[in-house]
Amino acid sequence: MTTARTGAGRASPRGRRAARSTGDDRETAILATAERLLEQRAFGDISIDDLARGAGISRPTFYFYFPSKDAVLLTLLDRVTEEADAAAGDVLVRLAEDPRARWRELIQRFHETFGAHRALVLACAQVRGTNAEVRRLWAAVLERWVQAIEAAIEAERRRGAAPDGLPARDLAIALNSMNERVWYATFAGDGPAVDERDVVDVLLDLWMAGIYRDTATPPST
Amino acid sequence: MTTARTGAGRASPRGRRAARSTGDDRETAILATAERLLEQRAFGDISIDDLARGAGISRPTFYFYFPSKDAVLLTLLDRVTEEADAAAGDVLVRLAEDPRARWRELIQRFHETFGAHRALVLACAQVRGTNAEVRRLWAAVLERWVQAIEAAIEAERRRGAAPDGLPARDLAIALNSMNERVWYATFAGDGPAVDERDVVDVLLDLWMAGIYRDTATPPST
DNA sequence: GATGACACTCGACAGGGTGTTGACTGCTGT
DNA sequence: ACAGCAGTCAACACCCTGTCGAGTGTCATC
Repeated sequence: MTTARTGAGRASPRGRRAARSTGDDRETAILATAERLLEQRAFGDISIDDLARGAGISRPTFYFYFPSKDAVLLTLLDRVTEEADAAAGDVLVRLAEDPRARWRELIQRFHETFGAHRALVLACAQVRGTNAEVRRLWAAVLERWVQAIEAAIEAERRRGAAPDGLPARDLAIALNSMNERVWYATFAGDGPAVDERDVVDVLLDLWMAGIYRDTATPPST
Repeated sequence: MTTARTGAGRASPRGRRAARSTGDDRETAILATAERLLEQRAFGDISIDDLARGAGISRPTFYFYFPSKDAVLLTLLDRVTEEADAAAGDVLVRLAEDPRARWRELIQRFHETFGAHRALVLACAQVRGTNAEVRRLWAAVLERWVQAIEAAIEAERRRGAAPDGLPARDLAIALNSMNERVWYATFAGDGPAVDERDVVDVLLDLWMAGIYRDTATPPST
C-alpha cells in the first residue's frame, strides 16, 4: 500500500532469486494467467482464486507473490508501458527530418503496442478508477509522454515549423488525452468508435492540425 | 439485467405513483444520498447499506426501490445527460451566425453541466468499465452527440465554411473523445490535466483547428 | 548428520459485502 | 370486515478477500 515499488508488487523481502527457481516460475505463471484470463472476461470477474488455480497454487499462496489482484495488473501495466516506450524509440528527436512521417510513426507504434495488449490496457483503464496505485502509475507514465510531446512541439516552434498558439503543455495534454480515449473506444468496441484500420490516420490528422494548424506538409530540414 | 429500462431501475411493477407519496420520497432520498456521498468518497467505497441508511431505510428495503447500486448511478446519469442536452440547446443549428462563438458556447455549456456534477460524472466514467448498463447508456448518449456534431460539420462543409478532410463522423468521434478525457482529467485532478479555467479555450482551439483547419475566424453568414 | 534458517505452501478462519426470502404492518377501496 | 397491495426489515445463504498459523522441503553450517 505504501511500498515504493519498482518492478513488482512482491510481498516478501528481497533476496531470494538465484537457485530454487520455483518462486519466479510461479510469479510469471500468475502474470501469464492474468493476461490470458483478461482476454476472456473482465478484470472484475476474475477472482484471486482463478489466478491462483491458473498458476497451479492455492489462494493463500497467491498472497506470497502479490499483495492483491490489482498488484498483478500493476506489474503487467508497468511492462506494457516500458514496451511502448521502447517502441516509440527516438522518433521525436528526428522530427525535423520529416515531421508528418515521424509523428505518424510515433502514433503507429503506440497503436501497435496497445493493440497487442488491448485486453490488459482496457482492464487498466477500468481499474484506474478504483485503484490509486494504478492511477498513480498511469499518471506518471502519461506525465512523461506529455513532457516529451511538449518539448517536441516547442522545438518545432523554435525552428519555425509550427506556429505559436496554445501553451505547448496544454496542447500535449489534449492530444494525448484524445489518443487515449479514442484508442479505448476502438479497442473496447462499444459506443461510437473509429475503425481500427483508420484510427492512426484520424489521430495523426488531428495532431497535425493542432500542432501545425494546417494539413499541408510542414517543412523538413 | 435485461429490462428495457426507461428512466429508472425500478424493481417493482409500474403503477403505484399517485397517493402514498412515501415511495417516491424514499426514491429521491436514495438518489440524493448517492449524489451527496459521491462528493465525499468513491463509488466503490459506498455500500448499499450507506445508501439505505442515508435515506432512512434498511438495506432490504433499498432493493424495493432499485435493483442494485449501479441502477442508482444509472438514474443519476440519465438525469445529467438530459440536463446537458437541455443546456446545449440549439446552438448547433445557429452555427452560421458566428461559428467560433457558437462552438465555444456548446463546449462551455457542457463544461458547466459536467462541472456542476463532477463527482457523479467521475463515478460514471469509472463504473462504465464494470457495468454494462452504464456502458450502454453512455454509448447511446455519446452516439447522439456524435451524430449531432457530425451533421453540424457536414453543414459547415456544405456552406463552404469548413474544408473537406477526415470523414465527418471520425472527426466528431475524435473531438468528443478528446473532450471527455480532458474533462475527466481536469475534474479528477490526478495526472497531467489542463487547468479548469483554461480547459474550454484549449478544447475550442483544437475543435477549430480540426474542423476549420485554421485559427482564423471562419466566415459567418 | 543434526540443526537452524528460510522459501514456500495451504487449511481454516474472520470479516464485509451482496442479493433473497418470508413474515409483518398498515393503508385503501369495496 | 376484508382482500390486496405498497412498503418494511430480520435473518439467511453466498461469495470474495485477506490473514494466521502450522506445516514441508531444502539449503549452509558446525
